[in-house]
Amino acid sequence: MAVVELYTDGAARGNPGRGGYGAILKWGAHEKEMSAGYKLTTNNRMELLAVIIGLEALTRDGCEVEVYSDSKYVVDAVKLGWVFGWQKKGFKDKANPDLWVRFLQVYKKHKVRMNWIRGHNDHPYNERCDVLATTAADGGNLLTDTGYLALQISSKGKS
Amino acid sequence: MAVVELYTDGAARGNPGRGGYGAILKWGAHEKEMSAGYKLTTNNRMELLAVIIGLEALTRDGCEVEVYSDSKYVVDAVKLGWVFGWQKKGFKDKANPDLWVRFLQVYKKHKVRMNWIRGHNDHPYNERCDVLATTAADGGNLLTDTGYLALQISSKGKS
RNA sequence: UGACACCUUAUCGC
DNA sequence: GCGATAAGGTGTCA
Repeated sequence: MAVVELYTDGAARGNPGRGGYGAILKWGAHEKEMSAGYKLTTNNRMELLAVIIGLEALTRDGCEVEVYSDSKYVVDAVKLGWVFGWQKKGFKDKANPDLWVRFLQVYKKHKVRMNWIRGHNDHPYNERCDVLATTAADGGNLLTDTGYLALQISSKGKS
Repeated sequence: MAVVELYTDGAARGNPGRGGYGAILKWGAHEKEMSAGYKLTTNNRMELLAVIIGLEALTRDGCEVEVYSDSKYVVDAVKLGWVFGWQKKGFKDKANPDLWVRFLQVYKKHKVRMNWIRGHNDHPYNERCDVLATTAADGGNLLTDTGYLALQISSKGKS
Protein backbone atom coordinates (compact mmCIF):
# COMPACT_ATOMS: atom_id res chain seq x y z
CA MET A 1 0.00 0.00 0.00
CA ALA A 2 1.35 3.37 -1.00
CA VAL A 3 2.12 6.13 1.45
CA VAL A 4 -0.49 8.85 1.70
CA GLU A 5 0.56 12.48 2.10
CA LEU A 6 -1.58 14.96 3.99
CA TYR A 7 -0.87 18.69 3.81
CA THR A 8 -2.74 21.00 6.18
CA ASP A 9 -3.07 24.61 7.24
CA GLY A 10 -5.36 26.72 9.40
CA ALA A 11 -6.23 30.41 9.58
CA ALA A 12 -8.13 32.67 11.95
CA ARG A 13 -8.65 36.34 11.23
CA GLY A 14 -8.27 38.29 14.44
CA ASN A 15 -7.56 35.09 16.41
CA PRO A 16 -9.97 34.40 17.85
CA GLY A 17 -12.18 35.28 14.93
CA ARG A 18 -13.47 34.03 11.65
CA GLY A 19 -11.39 31.06 10.58
CA GLY A 20 -10.90 28.20 8.19
CA TYR A 21 -8.86 25.13 7.41
CA GLY A 22 -7.40 23.67 4.24
CA ALA A 23 -6.21 20.10 3.69
CA ILE A 24 -4.89 18.18 0.72
CA LEU A 25 -4.75 14.39 0.65
CA LYS A 26 -2.37 12.98 -1.93
CA TRP A 27 -2.03 9.29 -2.74
CA GLY A 28 -0.32 8.24 -5.92
CA ALA A 29 -1.53 10.51 -8.66
CA HIS A 30 -4.72 11.35 -6.82
CA GLU A 31 -5.44 14.48 -4.81
CA LYS A 32 -8.39 15.54 -2.70
CA GLU A 33 -8.81 19.06 -1.41
CA MET A 34 -10.90 19.88 1.63
CA SER A 35 -11.75 23.14 3.36
CA ALA A 36 -14.37 24.87 5.47
CA GLY A 37 -14.88 28.18 7.24
CA TYR A 38 -16.06 28.94 10.76
CA LYS A 39 -17.65 32.03 12.25
CA LEU A 40 -15.61 32.12 15.45
CA THR A 41 -12.63 29.95 16.24
CA THR A 42 -8.88 30.04 16.90
CA ASN A 43 -5.80 29.50 14.78
CA ASN A 44 -4.79 26.38 16.68
CA ARG A 45 -8.23 24.79 16.43
CA MET A 46 -8.15 25.24 12.67
CA GLU A 47 -4.61 23.86 12.41
CA LEU A 48 -5.70 20.79 14.33
CA LEU A 49 -9.04 20.39 12.60
CA ALA A 50 -7.28 20.42 9.23
CA VAL A 51 -5.35 17.32 10.23
CA ILE A 52 -8.44 15.60 11.65
CA ILE A 53 -10.52 16.22 8.54
CA GLY A 54 -7.71 14.95 6.35
CA LEU A 55 -7.30 11.76 8.31
CA GLU A 56 -11.04 11.19 8.53
CA ALA A 57 -11.23 11.34 4.76
CA LEU A 58 -9.24 8.11 4.45
CA THR A 59 -11.58 5.37 3.33
CA ARG A 60 -9.54 2.45 4.60
CA ASP A 61 -7.91 1.74 7.94
CA GLY A 62 -4.22 1.09 8.44
CA CYS A 63 -2.95 3.72 6.02
CA GLU A 64 0.61 4.93 6.21
CA VAL A 65 0.23 8.71 6.33
CA GLU A 66 2.80 11.49 6.24
CA VAL A 67 1.20 14.63 7.68
CA TYR A 68 2.76 18.02 6.95
CA SER A 69 1.80 20.99 9.12
CA ASP A 70 3.50 24.26 10.08
CA SER A 71 1.98 24.18 13.56
CA LYS A 72 4.38 23.19 16.33
CA TYR A 73 1.34 22.99 18.59
CA VAL A 74 -0.11 20.16 16.50
CA VAL A 75 3.06 18.43 15.34
CA ASP A 76 4.91 18.41 18.66
CA ALA A 77 1.82 17.40 20.60
CA VAL A 78 1.94 14.12 18.70
CA LYS A 79 5.60 13.77 17.84
CA LEU A 80 6.82 14.54 21.37
CA GLY A 81 3.96 12.62 22.95
CA TRP A 82 2.36 15.53 24.80
CA VAL A 83 -1.14 14.55 23.75
CA PHE A 84 -0.86 11.09 25.25
CA GLY A 85 0.05 12.64 28.55
CA TRP A 86 -2.89 15.02 28.30
CA GLN A 87 -5.17 12.10 27.55
CA LYS A 88 -4.06 10.28 30.70
CA LYS A 89 -4.97 13.33 32.77
CA GLY A 90 -8.28 13.81 31.03
CA PHE A 91 -7.03 16.96 29.27
CA LYS A 92 -7.19 18.82 32.57
CA ASP A 93 -6.21 22.45 31.99
CA LYS A 94 -5.39 21.66 28.36
CA ALA A 95 -7.00 23.34 25.40
CA ASN A 96 -9.26 21.91 22.75
CA PRO A 97 -10.03 18.54 24.35
CA ASP A 98 -12.94 17.96 21.98
CA LEU A 99 -10.68 18.10 18.94
CA TRP A 100 -7.85 16.14 20.51
CA VAL A 101 -10.21 13.29 21.45
CA ARG A 102 -11.49 13.27 17.90
CA PHE A 103 -7.93 13.34 16.60
CA LEU A 104 -6.80 10.40 18.72
CA GLN A 105 -9.73 8.33 17.52
CA VAL A 106 -8.74 8.63 13.89
CA TYR A 107 -5.04 8.73 14.61
CA LYS A 108 -4.99 5.25 16.09
CA LYS A 109 -6.57 3.76 12.99
CA HIS A 110 -3.51 4.51 10.87
CA LYS A 111 0.25 4.71 10.85
CA VAL A 112 0.65 8.46 11.06
CA ARG A 113 3.92 10.35 11.02
CA MET A 114 3.79 14.06 11.79
CA ASN A 115 6.17 16.40 9.96
CA TRP A 116 6.72 20.06 10.77
CA ILE A 117 7.37 22.39 7.85
CA ARG A 118 8.11 26.08 8.20
CA GLY A 119 5.27 28.37 7.11
CA HIS A 120 5.59 30.59 4.06
CA ASN A 121 8.37 28.46 2.64
CA ASP A 122 7.16 28.42 -0.98
CA HIS A 123 6.18 24.81 -0.51
CA PRO A 124 3.45 24.51 -3.15
CA TYR A 125 1.09 22.26 -1.18
CA ASN A 126 1.47 24.29 1.99
CA GLU A 127 0.74 27.44 0.06
CA ARG A 128 -2.27 25.86 -1.54
CA CYS A 129 -3.58 24.83 1.87
CA ASP A 130 -3.12 28.40 3.06
CA VAL A 131 -5.22 29.61 0.18
CA LEU A 132 -7.88 27.01 0.90
CA ALA A 133 -8.00 28.00 4.57
CA THR A 134 -8.09 31.75 4.09
CA THR A 135 -10.55 31.54 1.21
CA ALA A 136 -12.88 29.45 3.36
CA ALA A 137 -12.50 31.89 6.26
CA ASP A 138 -13.29 34.84 4.01
CA GLY A 139 -16.18 33.19 2.21
CA GLY A 140 -19.85 32.82 3.04
CA ASN A 141 -21.55 29.76 4.53
CA LEU A 142 -19.52 29.88 7.71
CA LEU A 143 -20.08 27.06 10.16
CA THR A 144 -20.31 27.34 13.93
CA ASP A 145 -17.39 25.92 15.90
CA THR A 146 -19.49 24.57 18.74
CA GLY A 147 -16.42 23.17 20.44
CA TYR A 148 -14.88 26.61 20.76
CA LEU A 149 -18.16 28.08 21.91
CA ALA A 150 -18.51 25.40 24.59
CA LEU A 151 -15.04 26.19 25.86
CA GLN A 152 -15.87 29.87 26.01
CA ILE A 153 -19.03 29.26 27.97
CA SER A 154 -17.33 26.93 30.44
CA SER A 155 -14.49 29.37 31.06
CA LYS A 156 -17.00 32.09 31.71
CA GLY A 157 -18.78 29.83 34.13
CA LYS A 158 -15.57 29.32 36.05
CA SER A 159 -14.72 32.97 36.56
CA MET B 1 0.50 82.25 23.67
CA ALA B 2 -1.16 80.93 20.56
CA VAL B 3 -1.26 77.27 19.64
CA VAL B 4 1.31 76.18 17.09
CA GLU B 5 0.39 73.65 14.40
CA LEU B 6 2.96 71.27 12.97
CA TYR B 7 2.22 69.25 9.84
CA THR B 8 4.66 66.52 8.85
CA ASP B 9 5.27 63.77 6.31
CA GLY B 10 8.06 61.40 5.32
CA ALA B 11 8.94 59.47 2.19
CA ALA B 12 11.42 56.76 1.20
CA ARG B 13 11.71 55.48 -2.36
CA GLY B 14 12.21 51.73 -2.26
CA ASN B 15 12.08 51.72 1.55
CA PRO B 16 14.79 51.49 2.56
CA GLY B 17 16.10 53.89 -0.04
CA ARG B 18 16.46 57.51 -0.89
CA GLY B 19 14.17 59.51 1.37
CA GLY B 20 13.06 62.86 2.65
CA TYR B 21 10.90 64.70 5.12
CA GLY B 22 8.62 67.70 4.91
CA ALA B 23 7.33 69.81 7.80
CA ILE B 24 5.25 72.95 8.07
CA LEU B 25 5.09 75.04 11.23
CA LYS B 26 2.10 77.33 11.43
CA TRP B 27 1.55 79.92 14.15
CA GLY B 28 -0.97 82.65 13.63
CA ALA B 29 -0.60 83.92 10.10
CA HIS B 30 3.00 82.72 9.86
CA GLU B 31 4.26 79.56 8.19
CA LYS B 32 7.67 77.97 7.94
CA GLU B 33 8.44 75.12 5.59
CA MET B 34 11.28 72.68 6.21
CA SER B 35 12.57 69.71 4.22
CA ALA B 36 15.67 67.67 3.50
CA GLY B 37 16.63 64.56 1.53
CA TYR B 38 18.73 61.56 2.55
CA LYS B 39 20.65 59.07 0.46
CA LEU B 40 19.58 55.95 2.37
CA THR B 41 16.92 55.80 5.05
CA THR B 42 13.50 54.35 5.89
CA ASN B 43 9.97 55.66 5.70
CA ASN B 44 9.52 55.59 9.45
CA ARG B 45 12.77 57.42 10.16
CA MET B 46 11.65 60.22 7.85
CA GLU B 47 8.17 60.36 9.41
CA LEU B 48 9.75 60.71 12.84
CA LEU B 49 12.49 63.10 11.77
CA ALA B 50 9.89 65.41 10.25
CA VAL B 51 8.30 65.84 13.68
CA ILE B 52 11.66 66.32 15.40
CA ILE B 53 12.81 68.98 12.95
CA GLY B 54 9.51 70.78 13.29
CA LEU B 55 9.67 70.83 17.08
CA GLU B 56 13.34 71.82 17.11
CA ALA B 57 12.48 74.83 14.98
CA LEU B 58 10.47 76.35 17.82
CA THR B 59 12.41 79.31 19.17
CA ARG B 60 10.80 79.39 22.61
CA ASP B 61 10.18 76.65 25.17
CA GLY B 62 6.78 75.75 26.56
CA CYS B 63 4.87 76.01 23.30
CA GLU B 64 1.48 74.38 22.91
CA VAL B 65 1.87 72.33 19.73
CA GLU B 66 -0.63 70.31 17.72
CA VAL B 67 1.30 67.83 15.60
CA TYR B 68 -0.42 66.24 12.59
CA SER B 69 1.11 63.09 11.08
CA ASP B 70 -0.26 60.20 9.06
CA SER B 71 2.14 57.75 10.70
CA LYS B 72 0.58 55.49 13.32
CA TYR B 73 4.10 54.46 14.21
CA VAL B 74 4.95 57.98 15.30
CA VAL B 75 1.58 59.13 16.64
CA ASP B 76 0.71 56.01 18.64
CA ALA B 77 4.22 55.71 20.04
CA VAL B 78 3.60 58.97 21.84
CA LYS B 79 -0.18 59.01 22.22
CA LEU B 80 -0.39 55.45 23.56
CA GLY B 81 2.80 55.85 25.56
CA TRP B 82 4.83 53.15 23.83
CA VAL B 83 7.91 55.33 23.61
CA PHE B 84 8.05 55.90 27.35
CA GLY B 85 8.04 52.16 27.86
CA TRP B 86 10.81 51.77 25.28
CA GLN B 87 12.81 54.44 27.03
CA LYS B 88 12.58 52.61 30.35
CA LYS B 89 14.00 49.49 28.71
CA GLY B 90 16.74 51.40 26.93
CA PHE B 91 15.05 50.88 23.56
CA LYS B 92 16.10 47.23 23.64
CA ASP B 93 15.02 45.55 20.39
CA LYS B 94 13.22 48.74 19.35
CA ALA B 95 13.91 50.63 16.18
CA ASN B 96 15.44 54.06 15.70
CA PRO B 97 16.63 54.73 19.26
CA ASP B 98 18.79 57.66 18.10
CA LEU B 99 15.81 59.53 16.74
CA TRP B 100 13.50 58.66 19.62
CA VAL B 101 16.03 59.97 22.15
CA ARG B 102 16.31 63.15 20.15
CA PHE B 103 12.53 63.38 19.94
CA LEU B 104 12.03 62.97 23.68
CA GLN B 105 14.51 65.73 24.38
CA VAL B 106 12.59 68.30 22.38
CA TYR B 107 9.19 66.80 23.21
CA LYS B 108 9.58 67.48 26.92
CA LYS B 109 10.26 71.16 26.33
CA HIS B 110 6.74 71.79 25.06
CA LYS B 111 3.10 70.86 25.44
CA VAL B 112 2.77 68.56 22.47
CA ARG B 113 -0.40 66.83 21.33
CA MET B 114 -0.06 64.21 18.60
CA ASN B 115 -2.85 63.87 16.04
CA TRP B 116 -3.17 61.13 13.46
CA ILE B 117 -4.61 62.05 10.08
CA ARG B 118 -5.24 59.56 7.29
CA GLY B 119 -2.84 59.77 4.35
CA HIS B 120 -4.04 60.94 0.94
CA ASN B 121 -6.98 62.72 2.51
CA ASP B 122 -6.80 65.88 0.43
CA HIS B 123 -5.73 67.72 3.54
CA PRO B 124 -3.87 70.68 1.99
CA TYR B 125 -1.05 70.87 4.53
CA ASN B 126 -0.52 67.13 4.55
CA GLU B 127 -0.35 67.14 0.78
CA ARG B 128 2.10 70.00 0.80
CA CYS B 129 4.29 68.10 3.26
CA ASP B 130 4.18 65.09 0.96
CA VAL B 131 5.41 67.26 -1.90
CA LEU B 132 8.17 68.70 0.26
CA ALA B 133 9.27 65.23 1.35
CA THR B 134 9.25 63.60 -2.07
CA THR B 135 10.82 66.60 -3.77
CA ALA B 136 13.63 66.53 -1.24
CA ALA B 137 14.06 62.80 -1.73
CA ASP B 138 14.23 63.19 -5.49
CA GLY B 139 16.51 66.22 -5.47
CA GLY B 140 20.26 66.61 -5.28
CA ASN B 141 22.31 67.46 -2.17
CA LEU B 142 21.23 64.33 -0.36
CA LEU B 143 22.44 63.98 3.21
CA THR B 144 23.71 60.83 4.88
CA ASP B 145 21.44 59.33 7.54
CA THR B 146 24.23 58.20 9.83
CA GLY B 147 21.74 56.86 12.36
CA TYR B 148 20.33 54.40 9.86
CA LEU B 149 23.80 53.42 8.72
CA ALA B 150 24.89 52.75 12.29
CA LEU B 151 21.87 50.50 12.81
CA GLN B 152 22.65 48.58 9.66
CA ILE B 153 26.25 48.03 10.66
CA SER B 154 25.38 46.89 14.17
CA SER B 155 22.78 44.40 12.90
CA LYS B 156 25.32 42.97 10.51
CA GLY B 157 27.80 42.68 13.35
CA LYS B 158 25.30 40.63 15.33
CA SER B 159 24.70 37.92 12.74
C1' U C 1 12.07 32.59 29.43
C1' G C 2 11.61 30.25 24.64
C1' A C 3 9.24 28.19 20.23
C1' C C 4 5.65 27.85 16.38
C1' A C 5 1.45 29.69 14.40
C1' C C 6 -2.47 33.23 13.83
C1' C C 7 -3.19 37.91 13.10
C1' U C 8 -4.48 43.62 13.71
C1' U C 9 -3.03 48.65 12.37
C1' A C 10 -0.58 52.44 9.70
C1' U C 11 2.78 54.20 6.48
C1' C C 12 6.38 53.75 2.74
C1' G C 13 6.91 52.01 -1.70
C1' C C 14 7.78 48.40 -6.40
C1' DG D 1 -0.44 41.75 -7.39
C1' DC D 2 4.05 41.98 -4.35
C1' DG D 3 7.48 43.54 -0.16
C1' DA D 4 9.68 46.74 3.74
C1' DT D 5 9.37 49.65 7.98
C1' DA D 6 7.31 49.59 12.47
C1' DA D 7 4.14 48.74 16.32
C1' DG D 8 0.41 46.03 19.05
C1' DG D 9 -2.01 41.55 20.33
C1' DT D 10 -3.91 36.19 20.91
C1' DG D 11 -3.66 30.90 20.55
C1' DT D 12 -0.89 27.19 22.62
C1' DC D 13 2.88 24.42 24.39
C1' DA D 14 7.39 23.34 27.09
